[in-house]
Amino acid sequence: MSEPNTEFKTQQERVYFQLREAILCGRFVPGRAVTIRGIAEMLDVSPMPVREALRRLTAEHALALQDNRRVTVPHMTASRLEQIVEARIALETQAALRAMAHISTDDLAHLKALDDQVTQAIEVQDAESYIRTNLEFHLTLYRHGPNEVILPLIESLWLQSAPFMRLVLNRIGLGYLTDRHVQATDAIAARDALALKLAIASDIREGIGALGQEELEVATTEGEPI
Amino acid sequence: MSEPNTEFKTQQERVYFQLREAILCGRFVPGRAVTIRGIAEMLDVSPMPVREALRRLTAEHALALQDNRRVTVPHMTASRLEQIVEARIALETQAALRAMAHISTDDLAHLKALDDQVTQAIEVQDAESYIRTNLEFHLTLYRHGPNEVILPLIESLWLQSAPFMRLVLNRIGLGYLTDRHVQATDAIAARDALALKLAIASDIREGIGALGQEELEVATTEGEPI
DNA sequence: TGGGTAATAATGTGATCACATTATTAGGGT
DNA sequence: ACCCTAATAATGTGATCACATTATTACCCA
Repeated sequence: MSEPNTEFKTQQERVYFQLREAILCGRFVPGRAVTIRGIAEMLDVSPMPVREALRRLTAEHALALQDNRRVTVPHMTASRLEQIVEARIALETQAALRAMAHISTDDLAHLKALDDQVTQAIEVQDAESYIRTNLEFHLTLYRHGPNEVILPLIESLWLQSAPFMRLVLNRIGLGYLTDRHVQATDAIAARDALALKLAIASDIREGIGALGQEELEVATTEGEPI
Repeated sequence: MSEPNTEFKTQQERVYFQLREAILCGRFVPGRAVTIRGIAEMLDVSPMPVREALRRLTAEHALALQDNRRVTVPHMTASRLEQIVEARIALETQAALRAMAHISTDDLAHLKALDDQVTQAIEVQDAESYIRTNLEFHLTLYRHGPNEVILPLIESLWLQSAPFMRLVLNRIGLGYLTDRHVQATDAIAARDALALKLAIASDIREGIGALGQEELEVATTEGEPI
């Protein structure tokens, strides 16, 4: 038997992670139509694995089902953005606190290295790299704790915000971003729960939470029409 | 053309909601194997809609995928229970606060009527009815606000806890339950955000949050073996 | 030239089959 | 009586086809 791929047991799983990665990096613009046959052709697989992958991504609200049963990348709204920010703060601060006690000095060094990548992405104004490394920092942190229930919820929220985030960063640049990650790693080193909670909350608030009406308008005009 | 069902546009949707309802009522015991062909035969449909429905429920973590790709109703663990309680408190208090301003006196009367059903279910010791009406009270409350992002997260958490909850209630009865819903409706009537937040948090803490090690042991012995 | 209509294409859903993998059962040897 | 093994059954995945619905295009008439 040949070995088509080592990482994934099934094709639908491979397709799922490929699409997930594309969405998380913001390579799919809000409003974009996502069809089974279209993706199948793009990834050179039969429609079946794509159908299953899209069902899963839709259930995670990374994609949205229209009335006509067609799948699209959802547009951002003020209400959705508000909820994403609030929910991310609530869930990610909890996940961070549950992780803190389990983080060794080696783990901490790794987190700092990840943060360096984030800083570098900001310096060179690479929006895609910033989104990806920033996510990696957060998820790596949370994965150190027993967060198997909370993590999928957090990931769903990132999936929902990534296409919008990418669109905005492309437009207004990465200059407005501040770095609260150092504050977070310092808090972890000091085992200071309150400081960590504040650092995570500030990071979210000053990142995606700082975006408002103007950015929403940019996103709706730049994305695919409704 | 005949009209097979008025509520749902597709068969997979009908199957999804049927299974969802069964899970939410706790009719599926933790550890139970859920097979495509088995459900298809049970609901008298072809395997295809079942496959799609299971994919969706798995993505929502109502069901779990084993290493061998088979689907089961997941077992509860202490860690999972902790996270569910914490996340529910964080998300549901937010959803309630976002809903409060939009609740009219008629809406409030409706909520009180729903709470009466909950109270009655407790009185007659009907576990399934309690679980269902209690969920209905909470969701009806949250749906009054702009919670389209938060609500699916909350529903996922209920789906994850329902089979365990049912098992425990069957064993230890509904006697331990307290009613914090009146406190919640009173807070809404008074537009008292802090009181509402406390009522919701207490309701969760004194409901599923009060269950500990003994109940987890009951659940693991009563459910299907791992 | 503009708008409504018919023809055409594209899309999601569902059914069925084949196949590889895994679980279960049956049987035999010690 | 117990464990290992072979035979059998069950299961998920993927492919392909048919079909109804919906979107898009083309066309003709005013």
